[in-house]
Amino acid sequence: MLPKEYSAENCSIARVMELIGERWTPLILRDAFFGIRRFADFADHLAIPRAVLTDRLRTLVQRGVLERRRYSEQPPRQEYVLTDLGVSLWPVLYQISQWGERHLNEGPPRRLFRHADCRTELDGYGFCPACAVLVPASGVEVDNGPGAADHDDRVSRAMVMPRPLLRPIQS
Amino acid sequence: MLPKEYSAENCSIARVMELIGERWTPLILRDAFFGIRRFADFADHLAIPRAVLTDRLRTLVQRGVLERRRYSEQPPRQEYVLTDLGVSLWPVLYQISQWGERHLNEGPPRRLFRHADCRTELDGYGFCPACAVLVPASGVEVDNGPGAADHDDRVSRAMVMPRPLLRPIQS
DNA sequence: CATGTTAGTTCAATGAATGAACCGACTGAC
DNA sequence: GTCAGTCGGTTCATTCATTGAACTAACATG
Repeated sequence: MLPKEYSAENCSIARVMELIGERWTPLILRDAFFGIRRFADFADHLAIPRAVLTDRLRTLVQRGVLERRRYSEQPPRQEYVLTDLGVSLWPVLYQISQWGERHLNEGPPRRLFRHADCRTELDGYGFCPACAVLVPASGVEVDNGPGAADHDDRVSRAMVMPRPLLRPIQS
Repeated sequence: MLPKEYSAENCSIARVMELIGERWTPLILRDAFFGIRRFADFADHLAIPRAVLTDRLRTLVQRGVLERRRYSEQPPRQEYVLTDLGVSLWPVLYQISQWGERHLNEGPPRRLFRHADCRTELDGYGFCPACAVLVPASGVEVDNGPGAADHDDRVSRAMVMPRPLLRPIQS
């Protein structure tokens, strides 16, 4: 999505799409939930042009979805971490991905989402049937499903193990 | 969003964004849920360039989200109606719009969603607290909320009354 | 000293979105 | 029967965003 101005609509869908609807942005956020934090890791994993990545990260920081955080002064290195606002987007992304799994994807699921406490698989709304609670991002565990494509880059290899959302990958 | 190829990702988010992530598409779908069906009504209500509207409608039809239906032979007139696949997108759009209402919008809500059977307001997940059911698109009633901006085009005037989703507007 | 990593910037080429103008087939009002 | 208007588009020039490749600066490692 582009010229980002959806003409101040009487509609929150338009406002949300201005915020996270641009091309690549949803995938950047997905990766952020999966624990990617560094410029080079986003770039490698998404195969996104670096200029675009720079721009998207900057915009997301500016809008309060990500926080840019120095983790080393010499050399200067920064990581991009979801803010609380960013984390609150989890149900939106989950809903999108579940719709895709149900309606677009033949074959076995590529990723499984479980309630970290009890390891029960979540339903399409992020609800844990065993515990009868709606699980927030911080309580979700991701795991590669049987249909996972195997990518062979450094970042993907760091993401094959079951792990909680938001935990930084070690690459 | 654009060149539509998200490089066959190991991820359903990418696939869904290919389908409905292009600029204007979510707003076209929103309007379709609100009962808009005709080319001219979409064009007037969204203020979208007509060439883009033509393209988006065609793409959505091609991908099975909308159906193009002749409602008059002389003169030839067609309407664009959500298919079952299109209707199944309701939770996705609802989730997006609710997130926007909660996090982007100061002031009173612009639109209210109720369970048509009991007229109870739905929660952020489209759940009716009174009946304890998840309400599908066909059971949802839309109403302008106190924060509704008043647009003054023909189509907006037809949309001020409470009405069920998917019922065609009469303009 | 050479090589590699990180986090970028710059640039030319491509492709999409925009807005305005145009069009053919009709309708309804006078 | 003529005139204005509607509907569902198409066409076109301009603007704007994305892409991919090349380049950079600052450091680290061996």
